[in-house]
Amino acid sequence: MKLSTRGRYGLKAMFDLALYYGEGPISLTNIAERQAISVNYLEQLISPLRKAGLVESVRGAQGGYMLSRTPGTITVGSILTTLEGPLAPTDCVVIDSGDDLCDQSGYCVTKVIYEKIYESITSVVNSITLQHMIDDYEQNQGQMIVHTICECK
Amino acid sequence: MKLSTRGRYGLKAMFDLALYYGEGPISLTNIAERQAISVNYLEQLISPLRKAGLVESVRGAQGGYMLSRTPGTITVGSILTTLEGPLAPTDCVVIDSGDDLCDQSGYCVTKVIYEKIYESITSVVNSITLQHMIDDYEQNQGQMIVHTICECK
DNA sequence: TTTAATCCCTAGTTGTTTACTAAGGAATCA
DNA sequence: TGATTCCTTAGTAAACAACTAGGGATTAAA
Repeated sequence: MKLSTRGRYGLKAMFDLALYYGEGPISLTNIAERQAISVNYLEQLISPLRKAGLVESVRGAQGGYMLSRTPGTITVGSILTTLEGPLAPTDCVVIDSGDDLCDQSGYCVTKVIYEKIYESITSVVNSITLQHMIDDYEQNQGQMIVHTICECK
Repeated sequence: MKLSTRGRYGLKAMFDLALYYGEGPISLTNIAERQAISVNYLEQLISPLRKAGLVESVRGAQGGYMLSRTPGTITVGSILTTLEGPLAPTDCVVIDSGDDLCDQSGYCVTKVIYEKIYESITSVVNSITLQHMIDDYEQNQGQMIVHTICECK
């Protein structure tokens, strides 16, 4: 039930971009240095985020990435699901998954539990935006640790 | 963010035991057949559940396993955490984990999010007991699928 | 117009984890 | 005594995670 580095790094990167929102494109090299992530790996994470329409890119020298919308309209849920897939404890609770998972026609005592878990996770991550994180960050900057965000595992 | 077969099979097995609560020891062979799990694998799952005090065993012929308490006092959370470890999206939110995860002394914008996810999952699974599952099962027996529980993936 | 910076894409690699299978010992009932 | 059952450990094949590597496309600046 752990998030992988894809989701964790991706969230860090998106928060980094949110801090520089409105200041033009930010290069991956910059983000990678600040957040202590390999540039090559970060490229693989930003790609789906761009395809999902969460960030926009500017190619060439002095290029980089920027949020495609205001931080207040980008949820943590949209970032995490883009990189991790649905935040569901099982595949069977995900609507658009293939039919070969289990017999979906009947009632299942365990499935209702997994659905409740899924709903509660979704509800939390969809209610938090990058703007919330920025507000949180600015309020607590005094006790902030060294990096922008710690290497949360 | 998926549960592994350990948690899913373990929950199925515990629900099976709950259905036979008060009827003496149930052999793993029985459970394995009903729930379509390999006996050898199931043995590896029941072992930690026994060590956690959730089930009791009777050795020898006509032996088996039974819940150590009433189904109403055994939560889904206790079963899943026994088999999967803490249901946390990251290690850093787990209190008793080693100190080498990240600098725990400072404030972290992402950690607070992971803590909220952790709390919401914990809250759901700790509020559901095996008795709830039995009640649910008996209420919906009409639309029940073939097996006791479907092969939820 | 060249160069450097940057995005963009794909393939390969290494280590870990998952999901088992297999096998044999210990206890107990018939 | 033998069948049945719990109990434990070791091994293994496949999938996955977390990268590394390399090269092509695009563009600003020198």
